[in-house]
Amino acid sequence: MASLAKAYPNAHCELNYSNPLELLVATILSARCTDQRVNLVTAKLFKKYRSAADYARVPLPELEQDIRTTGFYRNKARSLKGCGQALVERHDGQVPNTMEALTQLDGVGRKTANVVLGNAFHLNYGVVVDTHVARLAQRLGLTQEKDPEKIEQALMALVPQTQWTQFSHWLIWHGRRRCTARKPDCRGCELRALCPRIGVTTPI
DNA sequence: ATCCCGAGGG
DNA sequence: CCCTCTGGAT
Repeated sequence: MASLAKAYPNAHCELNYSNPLELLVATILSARCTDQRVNLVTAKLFKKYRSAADYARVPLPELEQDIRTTGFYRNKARSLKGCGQALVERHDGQVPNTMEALTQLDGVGRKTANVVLGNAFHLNYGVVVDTHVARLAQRLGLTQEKDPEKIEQALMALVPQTQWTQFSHWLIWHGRRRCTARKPDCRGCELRALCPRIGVTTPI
């Protein structure tokens, strides 16, 4: 973990947002999509949609077109509109700050909820297990589990609670920059010394 | 287990 | 062409 801290001292959430609602929306859009593309879409989106009520009242086809290039746009549009309606009806238009309330929102699972709790509310409720964290936890031999929730349990047991959110960012940054899915750069990897794959399944 | 879905890299 | 990108619902 010290190696990661040294390699990525400035690791942080790379989605652009200025309030909890914007982070919730950006994170829902980020499913199977690069954060760079999400930021491209939200740059326009957040000027048009400024409150939960704006998502609640927009016609679905219009919202679909506004987010189309993030992929899965029909599902995501339904989720965003459903979230907007739920926030207006049950949460006074505000984004809730508990796992229970967040995961009841349309299209919000533990991963998305942990992103919102950890970054918008600065609560270390859990570890964000996305595609990068899951892949790196496997490669680094931190767990053999494949189910995201079990991976999260394993990582929470390994890392002090005060670092859960930061630890997620370290793995995500490392996964994007070095330990990529298709072609990991093992030569320049900061974690060579402690990676079980070096010299085994991955040469050089 | 399968579906949703566009965009970019190799 | 195939795989991957800060997943979640059925």
